[in-house]
Amino acid sequence: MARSKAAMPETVWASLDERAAKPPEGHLVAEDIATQIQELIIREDLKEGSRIPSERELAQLLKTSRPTVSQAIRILVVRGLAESRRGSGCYVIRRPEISLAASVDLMLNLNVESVKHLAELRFMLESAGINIAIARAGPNDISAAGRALRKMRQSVGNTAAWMTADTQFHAALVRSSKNPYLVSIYESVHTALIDYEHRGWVERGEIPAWLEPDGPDSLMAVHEPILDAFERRDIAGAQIAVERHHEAMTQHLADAADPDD
Amino acid sequence: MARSKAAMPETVWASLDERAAKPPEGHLVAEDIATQIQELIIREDLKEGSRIPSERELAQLLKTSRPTVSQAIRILVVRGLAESRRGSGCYVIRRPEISLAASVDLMLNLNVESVKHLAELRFMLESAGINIAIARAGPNDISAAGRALRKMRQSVGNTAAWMTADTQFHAALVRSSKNPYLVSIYESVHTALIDYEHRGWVERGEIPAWLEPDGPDSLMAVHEPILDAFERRDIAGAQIAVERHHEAMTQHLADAADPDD
DNA sequence: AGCACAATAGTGGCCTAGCCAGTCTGTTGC
DNA sequence: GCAACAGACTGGCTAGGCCACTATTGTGCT
Repeated sequence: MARSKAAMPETVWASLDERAAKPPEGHLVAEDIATQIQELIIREDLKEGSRIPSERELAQLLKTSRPTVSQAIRILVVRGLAESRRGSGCYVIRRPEISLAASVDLMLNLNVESVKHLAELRFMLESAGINIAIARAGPNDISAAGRALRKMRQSVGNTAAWMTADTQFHAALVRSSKNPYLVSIYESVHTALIDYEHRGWVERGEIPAWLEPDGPDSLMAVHEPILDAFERRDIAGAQIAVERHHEAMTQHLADAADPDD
Repeated sequence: MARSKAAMPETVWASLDERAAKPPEGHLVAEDIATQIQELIIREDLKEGSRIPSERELAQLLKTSRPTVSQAIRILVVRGLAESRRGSGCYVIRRPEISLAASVDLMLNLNVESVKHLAELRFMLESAGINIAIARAGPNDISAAGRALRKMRQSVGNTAAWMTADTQFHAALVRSSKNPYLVSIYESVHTALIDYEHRGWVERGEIPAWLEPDGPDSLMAVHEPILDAFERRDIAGAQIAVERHHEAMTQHLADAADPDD
């Protein structure tokens, strides 16, 4: 009992049990509870990292059963608002990006023939993003991008390392825009595309394009101009560089979908 | 029994119970089941609209308990892959956009002070999108946009009608790009913003900006040039028109956040 | 024959009760 | 002082059962 009381200011949770007053007219109780807790998280009555009372306590408090509370928490987990650790408890997090990334990934998998459209969206985001990024980037942003590109060069040949390095480089660029939505969506799109490529390779037992003879050179040749333009704060140059990158990637995707080399 | 058998080709579901072989090392059984069914949906072994076996049947088939299956289905519902109707059954749908829209909305609510960033993203999407839209729009796309704008003009004064008309107009433009990802994300962003504005009005008991004396005129003046440029397939003009629209909207948001008129 | 209508199975939502494998804490024994 | 342990507490899962709702099917009436 001591453990739970320490992390549970009664006042916050007292506001919940009014649910009893609302008969579930169309509402589902579990989802109702989920959105109520979500509201508390949004209002920051529940801060990040704080512990949600145990399922048993909540069930008693809300005058429902434990499975119902359990379902509510599962919903919050899927939405990226909670994280439950067996034996310990359930903790508040604020990572809606998790759900966002999952959605984008799902969309791609549900409609695989539309990879090109997703790549196109990535291009649009990167293209528009680097404009703002150049305008708002501080010294650390630029150095971070440089560091990521160096790491990329080093990890050519190692598929996993390259994937994360590539992601980090592009993420560093987009992050410089200081627009959290752009960053989240861009990263979701990017990793969905990379994962899709990766899955394709392992399924067909092929090797990534950049392990082919001239792979590394051509790949770096597509990325370095972006960093150059970014460092020089050359918007027009960056546009062109990003466009080149997009064309090269589209080519890769086309090759992957229709392998005839 | 007759009802369920009709909609249940045994072969598809037989592949699931291999789950028993995998001990849940870190995996959670409920999520495992969810992703397995998700896989079936992705592969279109389960087509849209088809009925998922009852929770009881699935539980028996997968050698688990009913609440576990229930949680799995709840997860699918949140992800926009299933829809369960009480008394009838659970049916497959393919609407990951639902989850995507929820994510965007959540992000905005978790970080309310960043409305401007979301508006900025909308601008980026619309700006880049209308480029492609002009290139790919067919006659129906253009007439659809025209119809939407007309509806918009008619519904000035009626908040709810205006909101949907506005959404439809912008959606019609973006839809012309034929890029499903752009469409989904744009719509999510747009409705999140509109809903945010709307919530603000009702909370503060204010009236929408377009009900003010010169509201309707100024609003339509911001939208009509977009349609004009779109109809003339004038890319440069569309860019400017979209930019004007964005500036006006940013102004509205600023007024809403800091009401001093 | 055709149609409104009640009986009936089947469904998802929810509840009670309880077991298990984790985890954390406070204490005990060295 | 500290390491090992014991117990309380946690979430994950199971079992079985009730309810409100829905769809079908069979019935009786027109």
